[in-house]
This record gives sequence, structure tokens and C-alpha cells, in this order.
Amino acid sequence: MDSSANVSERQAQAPALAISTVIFALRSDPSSGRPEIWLPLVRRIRQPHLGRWALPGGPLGGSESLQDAAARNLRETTDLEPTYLEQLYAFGGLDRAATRRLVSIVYWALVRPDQAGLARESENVRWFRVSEAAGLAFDHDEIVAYALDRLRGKIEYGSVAYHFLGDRFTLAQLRGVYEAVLGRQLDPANFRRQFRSAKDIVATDDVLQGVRNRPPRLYRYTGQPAPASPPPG
Amino acid sequence: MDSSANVSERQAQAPALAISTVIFALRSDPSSGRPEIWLPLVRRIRQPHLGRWALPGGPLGGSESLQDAAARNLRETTDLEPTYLEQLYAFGGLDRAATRRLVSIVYWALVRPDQAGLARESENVRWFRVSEAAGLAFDHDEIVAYALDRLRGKIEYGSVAYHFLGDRFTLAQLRGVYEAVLGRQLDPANFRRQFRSAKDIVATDDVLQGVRNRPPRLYRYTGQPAPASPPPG
DNA sequence: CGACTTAGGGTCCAAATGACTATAACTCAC
DNA sequence: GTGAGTTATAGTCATTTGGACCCTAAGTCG
Repeated sequence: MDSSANVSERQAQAPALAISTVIFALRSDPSSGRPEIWLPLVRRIRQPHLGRWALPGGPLGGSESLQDAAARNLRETTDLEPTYLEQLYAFGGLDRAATRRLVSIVYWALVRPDQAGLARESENVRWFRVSEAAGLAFDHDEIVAYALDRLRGKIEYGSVAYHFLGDRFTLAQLRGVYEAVLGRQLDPANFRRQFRSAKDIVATDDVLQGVRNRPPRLYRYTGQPAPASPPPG
Repeated sequence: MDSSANVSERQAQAPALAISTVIFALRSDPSSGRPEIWLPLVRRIRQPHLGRWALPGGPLGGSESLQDAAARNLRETTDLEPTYLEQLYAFGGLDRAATRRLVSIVYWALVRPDQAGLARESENVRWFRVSEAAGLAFDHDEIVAYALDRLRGKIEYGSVAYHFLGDRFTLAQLRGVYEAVLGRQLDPANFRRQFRSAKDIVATDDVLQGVRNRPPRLYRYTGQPAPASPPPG
């Protein structure tokens, strides 16, 4: 279609539909050892916003569900499998993209950073601290902020922190997740009390070796790996 | 386009994008006087699912935001203005509609039933008790169930019950809203205590006259009329 | 061996909540 | 007008929850 289409022609045009994904992972600060929230961004290789960083995403394939599309562009950018994937919001404001009316259905995901994926950066894919991810293309700054809100809400509700971690973890590691997401320190003793009484977290017989203090016990999460409420549709 | 398009042609076709709205209102049972949740449905006047009841909705106009589209089809079906309107979820499963790939961005709304709108039914628009809204077209049964879940969650969180009521209400009326939504009885004394300490609900100087018992005080909600978190986009 | 660090157990207190009782203020039947 | 009925409103008591804080356990490191 001719890019000189006038306003009424643009209005008659069907809105374009895209899927984007906000991908969160934890990476520990090398000096302090405290975990921080990171996310991968991709560099725009075409107009508009050429050269700026943006959320991974793309058009919805004709034979994939919305969630499959989100999982696909997660895999394509990071080579990781999500441990958690949930729809965030559908953004459809009139002025999101200059060239064409664009509706984006955005997902958010958690991945485990343990694997090689975090190192797998390239010229056009790079991981950023969430606090340093500003000046993104389109309205992606707001989308990231909203995804962070959702992450905080979900972690307070309870069942999402485990998806940042491996299958076995110490309570201190779990507390580190909470502290990184909520942005404040938590009392170790009270945190322990609260999670000892949580029914879907069980102690294993093993402890973590190789630390310079008393070896902490390892725990396992036995709850559902899938989100609690949303429908499959 | 030819309706005999084969599978690969259908996959190449861009998904159709529609906006639908789940509209909730309270109406009191004539005999018991207890409020119940109702919603308006429209009868399908074309295939597929011709003749069945469905959520109000339609295609997204080229020059309206998603929320504007939801408000528009709310107005078109009920002639009411929403007191609350929030995005629910984007449904995009592959088999939602037999004829074409369809992505529906669904909103949910609360309206005040006081006005004339509830009576304004027609051959193709009718209000149903939410418990009796079954066998709807497409996947609308699941969508209504999910909207109800969201409504319950939001009402427990706190700031949404008022949007069912007028600007002045008694605590018993407010409790009626909670009981209707949560589906269980609440202790009047404890309910009162809880809402006396809520900062965004203030007592007026007036009481409700014309009841056959001690006249209850009228209260006013001073919180935000808009949803708390979602972005405008 | 002693200093240091984190794990893990406990107490104390304040706030929130559920179950329940009692009194107040009105209408209505008689 | 008097008492029964109904709902409003206040208060009590016990339980639960969460935050602040303390103490001991079990390691490492000098």
C-alpha cells in the first residue's frame, strides 16, 4: 500500500496485529552478589525508530495461538524456554506507531538465567538491567513499567517467584528474588517463617555446600508451573 | 475472498480483530430483595451461531482506541454509560470461530442499573442473570466466567464495588454488592467496622428515609472513578 | 582458637479478622 | 399506644498475621 495514503484511507485500513514479549531474568551483581532484574531487547533494523532498542516481537502467525507466538519470539531472541508466560495487556492507542495503526498484544515471561542463553548476545540482541532500559522505541518504556508492576503484584500474591529459580533453591535465594523484585530488604527470619508454612514448598534432605557459612537447606517448589487463572483461549 | 479458501490460504489471511464487552449490573430480586448480577447479551443475526446469544461487540474502528470501541458497543447495546471499564483479556485461540481466525480483545464494565437502560430490551438485546447465561455463542461462556473471576478479584481488592451504586448509598447496599459478587453472606457488624476505617468512604449527614426500620446513614465514595493501574495505551 | 557470617529457631507486640452479644431506632399490627 | 419485628450500630473476645528483634547453630577464615 502506498505510504502516502491519507488519513481516511489509513482509518479504513485494518489495524496491524503484533505480539511482543517482556522477558525477565535475574542476574547477580558481580560485586554485591545481589540479584537484579534484567531483560533482553532487540535493536530495530528498520523504520520507524531505526537503531533504537525495543521489545522482542513480531506479527502473529496465522496458525499459532497468541501464547505460542509469544513463546516463539522468546525462543528466537533468547534461545531460552520460559518458566512462566502470561498475557500482560493489549495496547492499541491510536498514536503508538507513526506509520500505521498498530495493536500489540504483549506477554511477559520469566526465564532462568542459569543456562547459556544470557551470554548469547549479538549486535542486535542485548540484555539490560531493567533500571537502565529507558528510551526504548514506540511506547515500550511504558509497557516495561507496566510489566514490572504486574511482576510485583504477582510476586506478592505468591506463586511466581519460583520460576526465576532452578528446581532446588535455598530460602536465601528465594528471598533474594523477592528483594530484587520488590526493591527492598526483607527480614530473613520472618521470611523463613512465612515460607515454612507455605504448603507448596518442601524441604529436601540436602544442603548447599561450598559456602563460607553454615550450609543452608535446599527446598523444592511443588506447586503448579502454569499460571493460576487465565484461560487458554 | 472466496469462502472455500483452503487451510494454507486461511493461515496467510490476517486475523480479524474484534472488541467485545462483558457488562455487569446489579438488579434486585423482586421477592427476596437481594441484588443479583445481570448482564446484557445480543442475539446473533448472522452465521456462525445464528440465533444464539453472545456478548456485545464488533470490529475495531480505525480511529478509536480499544477502550473507546468497548465504550461504544456498550452504549450501542444498553444506552448506558459505564461507571467502570477495564480491559479483561485478549482471546486468540485458533478455533474460536469456524469461519475465520478471530482475535477478540475483551473489556468488562460495570453500569448502574438505576436508569432506564435495563428496561430497554428488544428482540435482539436481553438482560440475563449471570447464572443463567449459558450456552452462548463462540467461547463466550468461558469469557463470562473469566470476567466474573476478575470481578470477584477486584472487589476483594477493594475499589470496584462502588461503581455498581449511585453516589450515595447505605452500608447495607454496599454489603449487598459484596454478597452478590462473592456469593456468600457477610457479617453486617464486621463489614461495617471494615468500611468505617476505609479512608475513601465518608459518611454524609443524611439518612435513608422510608424504610420500615431504623434509618441507615448514607455514605459517599470519594476514591478515584478510574481503574487503578492499567495504562491508557 | 577466636572473629565473622549466615542459617534457623524463638519471643513480643500491634493490627486485622471472624464469631458473637447487646443496644438503638425505626415501622407495623393490634 | 404498646409490643413485636427488623435492621442499624457499637462493642467484646479469641485467633491469625506480620513486623521488629534476639539468640543460638554451624560453618569459614585469619
